[in-house]
Amino acid sequence: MTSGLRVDTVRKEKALKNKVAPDQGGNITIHDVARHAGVSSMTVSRVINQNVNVREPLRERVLASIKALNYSINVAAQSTRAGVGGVRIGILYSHPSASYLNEIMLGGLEHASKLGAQLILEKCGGLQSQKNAVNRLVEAGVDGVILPPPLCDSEPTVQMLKRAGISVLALATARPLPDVSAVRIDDFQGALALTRHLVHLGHRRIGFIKGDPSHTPTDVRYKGFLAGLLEAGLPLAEDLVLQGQFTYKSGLEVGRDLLDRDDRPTAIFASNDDMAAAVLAVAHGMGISIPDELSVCGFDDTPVATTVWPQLTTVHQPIVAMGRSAVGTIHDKIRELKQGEDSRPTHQLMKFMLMHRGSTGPAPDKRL
Amino acid sequence: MTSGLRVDTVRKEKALKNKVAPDQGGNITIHDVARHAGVSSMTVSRVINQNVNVREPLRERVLASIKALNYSINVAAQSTRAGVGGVRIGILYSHPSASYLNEIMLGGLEHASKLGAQLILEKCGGLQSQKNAVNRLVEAGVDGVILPPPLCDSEPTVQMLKRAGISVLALATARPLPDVSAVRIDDFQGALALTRHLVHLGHRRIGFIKGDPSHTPTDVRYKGFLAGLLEAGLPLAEDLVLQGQFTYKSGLEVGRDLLDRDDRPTAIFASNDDMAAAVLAVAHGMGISIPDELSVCGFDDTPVATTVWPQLTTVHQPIVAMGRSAVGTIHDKIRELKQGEDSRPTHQLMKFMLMHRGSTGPAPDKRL
DNA sequence: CTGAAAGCGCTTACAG
DNA sequence: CTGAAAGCGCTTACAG
Repeated sequence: MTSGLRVDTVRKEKALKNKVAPDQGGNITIHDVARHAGVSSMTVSRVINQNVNVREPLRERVLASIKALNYSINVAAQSTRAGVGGVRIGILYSHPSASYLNEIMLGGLEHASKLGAQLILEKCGGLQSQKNAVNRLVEAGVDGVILPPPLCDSEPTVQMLKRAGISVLALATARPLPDVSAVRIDDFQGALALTRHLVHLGHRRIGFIKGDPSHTPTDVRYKGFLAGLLEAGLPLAEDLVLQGQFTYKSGLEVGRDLLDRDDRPTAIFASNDDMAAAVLAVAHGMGISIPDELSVCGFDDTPVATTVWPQLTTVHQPIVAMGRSAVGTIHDKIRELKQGEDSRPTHQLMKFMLMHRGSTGPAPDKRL
Repeated sequence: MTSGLRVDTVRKEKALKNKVAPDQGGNITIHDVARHAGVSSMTVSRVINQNVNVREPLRERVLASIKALNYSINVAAQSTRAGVGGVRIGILYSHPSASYLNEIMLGGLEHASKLGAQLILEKCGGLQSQKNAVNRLVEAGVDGVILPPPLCDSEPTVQMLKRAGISVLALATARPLPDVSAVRIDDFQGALALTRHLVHLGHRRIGFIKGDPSHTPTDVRYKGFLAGLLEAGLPLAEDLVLQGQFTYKSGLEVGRDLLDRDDRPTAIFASNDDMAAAVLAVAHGMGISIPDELSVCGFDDTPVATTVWPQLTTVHQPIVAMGRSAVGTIHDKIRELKQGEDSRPTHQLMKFMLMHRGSTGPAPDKRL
């Protein structure tokens, strides 16, 4: 017993020495900060957790000590506390090859590890497999689930999850439901901005390639395009609007159709980058020079947008940040619920950015 | 005091009831398993951690209870224990746009969260910025650092990290150093397999596009190609070997050069997918039909390989799995070191896979 | 508004 | 080979 105590004392002294050493980053605990600031660990904890019940002078003293000791919280220990920690968040996806999925998960995983939450990835295919996937998530004990496209718009999936008492967040949907949290960009405004950009460059005949009709952004982006034409007083040439599927292959086919005409458009607005990249390939093949003879733009700013040449003018969707934000939002919801507060759905609109790159330029007849 | 005890008892009973409820997944603790199996928690812990010192009958009893209760370990609590937990792993990268980077991080982040380790991402540019990045990682208290390409082959970076006492792992290098751990595929065998595939399809005149000369895989893949020719008794046509840069743009230029000849090759082996995709675009533009008139293959199987059409025949590098494995390997190293054992560098060779897709087919003169 | 006590789920010594 | 005790760093009640 006594020897045990002695050993502990020795160990503690060692630890204290280490805490002073600058190369021992990350070993400072809440108690070291407390000692340094001359308060209790509880007060430090309260300051860290932005609890209101700390007097200003004390709070400042603690904050200063935190800075002085270069303290950073140990999320693992924080998560240990029952009720608080143990937050499990699922991501249920159905289209694993989509390039945005990686980025969503990247942002999500990164933020989850910061929050000390556990992220569980689950894949599903058809409707039956969706049921199974939801069951697996329930069994895994998830408190909330993030739904990337196209599942974000699947009524049955959302309902199944809600019935199981699981918080749901729709990611990158273009049609947020009032009773389901969502993180997204404004697809309408994005498409409008892109259309304005083309109009501003002098384009009058603009081809448009729609996306997969079952995805909500498809229609909303098209509406944004129409609004842009209307605003500029341009007529809608219906023969210049073609149906694509968001795939490279559909872009190839539709692009060929659009460019293989005597009165071909001077610009093509594809509803996503994959289709725009395909249009670029078709143009290359026909010897049409970009952007001198044809402007092309996409949507999303996925990796392919900067892989092709010239790089695509497109609307940047901050996908990694959206993944992060989705995890943060649903994590908050879960904590609120666990603490017995009731929680209203949150709708977060992220900022998109118009990326003006090499694939668009002045309309041919406007050039010198 | 007494009331406190009573409350605790009540809470405990509630918790126990919950554990029985099937919808309360993930709340089962090591103690529940211990009770169920009629052993101590320590024994359960030992079984979980694959400790040898447990008799077979006991181990089996515990394993059965784990299964029966659907127990899964609480990583957060595990990480709390000093020495064991608190493992911090850095990923130092210099080429954020590379499409494989996302996937490396995806695998790494996922596995790190399973292990309860903390992953810290750090970006750097030139050599000076590398020094700063290394310093930031040291200050963050990382125990090990994973180096994706092209940093995996940077002598100065490796040396800086080693001098700081940090474990290093080179990811996807083609020239592993004996004293640095590495996770990689065999680039030579991959290129050889691809070349055999083309030879097998009857191709005799095969163009080759090299990658960025400063990356180690560039030369190794070329050597694999040469070995394939040699093995088939084919002469090396030096005019069919051109220098690329691993970029789409370089593929565009070099591809045009290769295809704009009277005696153009019947197949082109590009050293990565981006360049192969560019060759595809050039061919589309020249009206060369793929794979009927020209076979094209890439390397890596990045997302672009399945975005373009026809999809690329390529060598699949299991990048996500490599990210996972890198984190697992360096995590083991760190634990060994922390426990005072000495740790030799590990060299892990992952399996590549030849993905035979639409962009390659029989040589034109071999067709019916 | 502040703090002393007890506990989260796990593991490291320590004792059999 | 197995277990009882103590502790990891933090937070939730509970008492001032």
